[in-house]
Amino acid sequence: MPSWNTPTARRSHEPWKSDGKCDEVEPDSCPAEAQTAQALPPISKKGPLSLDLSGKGAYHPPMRASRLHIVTYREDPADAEVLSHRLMARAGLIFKVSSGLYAYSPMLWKSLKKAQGIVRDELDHAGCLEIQAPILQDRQLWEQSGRWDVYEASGTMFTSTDRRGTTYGLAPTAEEVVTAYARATVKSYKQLPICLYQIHTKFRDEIRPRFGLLRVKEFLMKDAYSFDVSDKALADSYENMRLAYHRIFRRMGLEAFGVDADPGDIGGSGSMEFMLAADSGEDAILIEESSGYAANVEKATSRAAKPAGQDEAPRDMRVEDTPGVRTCDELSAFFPNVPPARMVKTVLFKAIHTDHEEFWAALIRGDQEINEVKLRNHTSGLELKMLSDDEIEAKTGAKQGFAGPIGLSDTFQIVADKTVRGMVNLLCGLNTTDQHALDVNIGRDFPEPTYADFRLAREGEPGPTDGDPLILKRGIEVGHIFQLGTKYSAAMGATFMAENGREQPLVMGCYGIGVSRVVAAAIEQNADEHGVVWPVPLAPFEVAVACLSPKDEELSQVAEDIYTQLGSQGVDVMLDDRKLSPGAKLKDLELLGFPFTVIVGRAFRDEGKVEVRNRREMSSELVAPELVTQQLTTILEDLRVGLSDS
RNA sequence: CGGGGCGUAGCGCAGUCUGGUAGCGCACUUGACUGGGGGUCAAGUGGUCGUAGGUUCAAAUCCUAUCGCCCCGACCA
Repeated sequence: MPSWNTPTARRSHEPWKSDGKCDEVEPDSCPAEAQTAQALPPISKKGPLSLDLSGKGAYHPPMRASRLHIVTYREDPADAEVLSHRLMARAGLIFKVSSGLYAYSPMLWKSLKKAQGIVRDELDHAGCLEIQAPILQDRQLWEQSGRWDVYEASGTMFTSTDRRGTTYGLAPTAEEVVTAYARATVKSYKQLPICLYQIHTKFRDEIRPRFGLLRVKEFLMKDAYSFDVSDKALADSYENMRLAYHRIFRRMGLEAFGVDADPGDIGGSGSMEFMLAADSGEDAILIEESSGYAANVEKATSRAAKPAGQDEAPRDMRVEDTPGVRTCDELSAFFPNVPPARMVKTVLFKAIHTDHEEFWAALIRGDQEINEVKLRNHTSGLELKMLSDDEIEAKTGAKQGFAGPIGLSDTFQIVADKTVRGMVNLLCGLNTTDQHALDVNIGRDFPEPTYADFRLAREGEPGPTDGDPLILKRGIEVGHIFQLGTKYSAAMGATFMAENGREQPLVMGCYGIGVSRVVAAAIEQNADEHGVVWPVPLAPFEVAVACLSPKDEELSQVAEDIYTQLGSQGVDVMLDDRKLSPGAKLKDLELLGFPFTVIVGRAFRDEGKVEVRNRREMSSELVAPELVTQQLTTILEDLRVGLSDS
């Protein structure tokens, strides 16, 4: 008997096929002796979801496709727009329960557990400690940090009330809870640094859930919180986590890149997003290749070209009738010798704060656009809303399209983008319907405003570092790390006794990874016209062994043996024993996207060989059955991307 | 929140305008054949047509309300 055919000691992984005495009887009526320890399979030293993905000694229970509840569809679902959504639905990986709410199939959950395993392993190696916090968090806790109002204003948080009237939020993230835990338990600098994390369900009331698992109301997220003695120590923790993130994504077999980002509702001083490049990505990223600068457009800066004519001597201001001329383009057509770069746009906003509203007039050069995220940060409002036409008329006395810094009522706070500084003889509105002013000069015709950067950086503009043109890419945000500082600890009174004997607020960082989103994004990035192409580390199974003639006992036995061999060598393998026609089975396996498929069929009958297929390359080669296991374990070794010590 | 579209079998759809026995493809079940690209033949299972009310001799179809799902938009002067 060839060595590959040697029966391996099999554990009873498949109780429904057990040889035990209980086979034909109800479990309850099973004789007592059959339930003793001897009747049970030995306990594995490593669990089925071992963190050791090196392949050495890893143990995965063998699995038969006929028992895995694989349900695939030939047609795309009607509501799927993007690739990952279509494929996940067709492969039966997700089941939509309601808008933005999905159940994960056994196969997908297996992938998600692998993703969690990688996250967990890397964070544990990075010195973090896993915890589990409640999802239901009471309102008072969130009021302590001041974020209840923020999330209420943006409508992001689901809320609920218990029978006694206490209001709760369903956690969109868990800074408050973990900070409260640290407040109660961290008393001394001797306990620091510490980083706590959990992998748990998060809730966000998305305005518009879409793209399958990419934007949903309920999802799986890893969130971590670091506590340090100082900003300097925080920087170390942050850097430690940044490196861990790169290792995590690399180990998942994904190419993620970090970009400067706006911290948004989380707050804090610095933040970086981790992106997976994808055309369907909802985030736009500007990249300056020479310097490695990369930033979310919400945050990105660039060098704006200086318009001509800034050295002119100021001329006298004049007012012209401009009936019905509202936009910069229309003005430019009306005054052919005044390009938009010589105009100042005045955009009127309302900044919503916790207890009041402020009116803001934002001035920006006519050829530029406002970045509302930057502007909102400048106003420190919870939300920024453009004024409606009616509001504009009520506040300025002129119809929409004629607002300007001249004679603007003092109910507005005026801020100008830096591009406005130094402009000479500019054109702008003067809050009179059907009129604009020319040769306006700052400081003379209207008061010198304060300046800030709230200009939208655009593709092709010179980058901030080297001045090389910015390139636009789209990406899916899969991770985000923040240097929070003392925002939460100070607000919530989470302090510790420092080495100098003084009480100080904990210095915090927080770090998220959208685990379910990563897996969906992985499919978005790894798929072709045939279906999913799983990266090995996230694949529900690394190898599928398929016999194309399930009725042929000899072929079936060959497949069974290869499957057993692979399993005994720590390969995560599935035996496709389904009674499907060859074509249907092959198509199905391609849709499901296992990295490798071993096909036992014609080639074995003809020349005693089996076919080893590479899903990504869509290539195949004939291999002698006794060599399959060695060959695949070698290839997989390379593809199970490096470990935490790398 | 504004606009548009759609709810008919597990999935994808027709039927609605013009009221009159609820259909097609896929999937599923049984049998036979077939066995390397979603194979063939035969026989089947499965739907109170989203829900509620109304009009009518009669409603998937017309009217009203309501719920759900999808898409687009939410103003750059």
